[in-house]
Amino acid sequence: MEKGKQAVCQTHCLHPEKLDKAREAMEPDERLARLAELFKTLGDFTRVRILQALSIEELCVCDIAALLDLSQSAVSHQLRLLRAAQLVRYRKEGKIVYYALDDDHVYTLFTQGIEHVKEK
Amino acid sequence: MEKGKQAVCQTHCLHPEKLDKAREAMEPDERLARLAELFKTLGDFTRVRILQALSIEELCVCDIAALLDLSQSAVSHQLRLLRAAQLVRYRKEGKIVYYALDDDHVYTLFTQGIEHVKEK
DNA sequence: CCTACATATGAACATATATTCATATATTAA
DNA sequence: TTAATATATGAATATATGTTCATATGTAGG
Repeated sequence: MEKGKQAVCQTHCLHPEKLDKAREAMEPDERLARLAELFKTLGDFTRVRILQALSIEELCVCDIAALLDLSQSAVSHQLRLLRAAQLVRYRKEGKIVYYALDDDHVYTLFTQGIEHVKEK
Repeated sequence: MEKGKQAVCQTHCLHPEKLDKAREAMEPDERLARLAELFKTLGDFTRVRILQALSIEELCVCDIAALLDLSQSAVSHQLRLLRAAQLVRYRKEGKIVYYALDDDHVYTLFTQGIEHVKEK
């Protein structure tokens, strides 16, 4: 994505002052990259349903699979991604593993999204 | 994803009361699907950068391409997705098209995400 | 030890998606 | 009209990603 990029507009439409201002105020790329990763993790139907379920109640892997009609494997794989994104935490009780939302911040972000969707 | 799904756990680990409670409180699938789409649209580095830029200032397509060092085509394609998700709006002034965040709700969702990322 | 069971994970496959390239559309000016 | 320019878009390609299948890991009980 760094080479083929042809000549963008001539000059007429460019607004140097705006660009300067924007350049200054931009968040660092590294932070934006992590933000994109966070949203990407949230951006899947299966994962959204899992998070919704966990926002109601702590559940074990089997509960989630049964509730959402998914295979145990599929759920496990998705939980791994959610764990990596620090969106869920877990505790083990014998062979059973219970998952829950990691913190209220996740809940807030999630419900904020719900509100947005409801309004459209 | 509806057939191979093997036998989930036997019964020992299932929590019927929890499942009932969760089933009742779950948002409708259609809403969760739209939420996933929303997050998916937000979940891309290029689009996140575009939104960040627009959260600072209204910009034309050329401005965005120059600011983020992207081809005009790539920017246009992404703006199409952002438009479809109602995350940005635009106004035309001659041949120049200016884009801006669609509303404060988007801004809130976006900054909320930034906060989350900053804290980790 | 061995068996059963809950969960995790690697590989393969099928699908989705982001960018590039080429080209189309729309607007202004001559 | 024709030329120039800003933006949009279709097709192709390369990469990413979600699910399945098979299997591994970890834990409890006999």
